[in-house]
Amino acid sequence: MKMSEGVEWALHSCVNLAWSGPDRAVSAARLAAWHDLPAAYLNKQLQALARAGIVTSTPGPRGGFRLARPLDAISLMDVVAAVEGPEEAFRCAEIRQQGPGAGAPAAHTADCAIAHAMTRAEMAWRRALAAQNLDEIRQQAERQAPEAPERLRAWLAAR
Amino acid sequence: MKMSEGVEWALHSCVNLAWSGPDRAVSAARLAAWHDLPAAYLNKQLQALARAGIVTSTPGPRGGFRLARPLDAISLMDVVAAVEGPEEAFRCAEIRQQGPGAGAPAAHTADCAIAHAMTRAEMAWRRALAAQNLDEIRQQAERQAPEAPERLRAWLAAR
DNA sequence: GCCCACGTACTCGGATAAGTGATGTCCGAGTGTAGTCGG
DNA sequence: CCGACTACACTCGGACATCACTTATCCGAGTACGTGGGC
Repeated sequence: MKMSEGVEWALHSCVNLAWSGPDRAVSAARLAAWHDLPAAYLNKQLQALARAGIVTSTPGPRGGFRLARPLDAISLMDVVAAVEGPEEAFRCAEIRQQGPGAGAPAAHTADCAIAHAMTRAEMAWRRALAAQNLDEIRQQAERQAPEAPERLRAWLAAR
Repeated sequence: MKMSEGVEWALHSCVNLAWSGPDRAVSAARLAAWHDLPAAYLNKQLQALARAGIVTSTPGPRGGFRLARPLDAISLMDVVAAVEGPEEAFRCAEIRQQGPGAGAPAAHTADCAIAHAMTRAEMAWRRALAAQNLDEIRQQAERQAPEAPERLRAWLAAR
C-alpha cells in the first residue's frame, strides 16, 4: 500500500501558493521548477485540486493556479481525497460469499465484520487528516525556515 | 492508494484457522477452496503470516498452517503489517530539498512539517488497527452466522 | 507376527510470468498581451 | 495621437506511452504416511 507521490507535491504546492500570495497566479511550470518536479505531471495533480475546489485555475498568459480559499480552510484530508480519490484503501470483496464457505444469504445482509473493523480504523485515519489544516503546516514550516516565503516570492518575481 | 486483497484473505483465513481448531493443520489449498480463491497466491499471503510469526507451517502430508497463538493475541495491525509490509503509506521524498526551493541545509535537520502531519494521521490509523484483535472479529462473525464454524469443520472433515 | 526400508503423494517455499494502476510525456483549445495598422 | 484588429506566446486540460507493483502461476525441496519385503 503506497500513497501517490502527488499528495506530497500537492501539499507543498498549496503552501507555496499561499506564500506566493493571493494576487498573482502561479503556473504549474513555476511550481514544478521550484522543487525540480516534472511539470506536466504536477499539472495533473493541480487539476485534481482544481476539480476539488481547492485551487482555481486561469488560462492564458499570466495565468496559473491560486488558492480558492485560505489555508486554514483546507485540511490534509481535502488534499488527499482530491489527489487519491475518495475510495477507501480497504475494499471488501465479500469473499465470504464465494465458494463452499458462502453461508445463508441472510447472513450477508449484515456488514462483514472484517470490513467493519477495517473501515473503523480508516475512519480514525481520515479524522486525523481532517483535523489538521494547511495553515498549521505553513506555520511549522516557517518556524523551521523563516526565510522560505520571501525566497519563493523573490524567485517568482525574477522571471 | 489501494490495500492488497491479500489482507482480506489473510484475515478470513486466520478466523477460519481458529474455527478449524488447533489440533489439525489446514493446507493453503483447503483454505483457498473454502472461499474460491487462487490457492497458490493465498499460499503466498500465508507465508507472509508465517514469517511474521502469526501462523506456523508444517510441510508434508497432513501438513498446512495453524495459528501460532490465540486469536485474541493477534491484532489487525499484525496481519496488515505482515501482508502489506511495515512501510508507511506516505513516504516523504523530501522534495523541499530539490531545485531552487532547497533552503539552507540546516533547515533539513528538522522533520518536514508535511511528513510529520501525515505520519501523525497514519499513527492514528495504526493504533486503531492495533486496538482490534481477531477474536473480536470472530465473535461478531459468529453472532451473524452461528453455524459457520461447524459448517467449516464438517467441510474440512469430509475430505 | 513384527520391523525396516522404500516409494508415493502431499505439503510448503520461492522463482517465474501477466495485468493493472501509478507515473511520465505530449499536443491541442483557449486566452490575455503586445504590436501594428488605419483613421 | 488614439483605437481597433491581428498575431503571438503562454496557460491549462486532457489524450497518449512507460514503468513499477500487485496479482497470478508454476515447479522443486522436503516430509509423513502407507506399503511391501525380509526376518
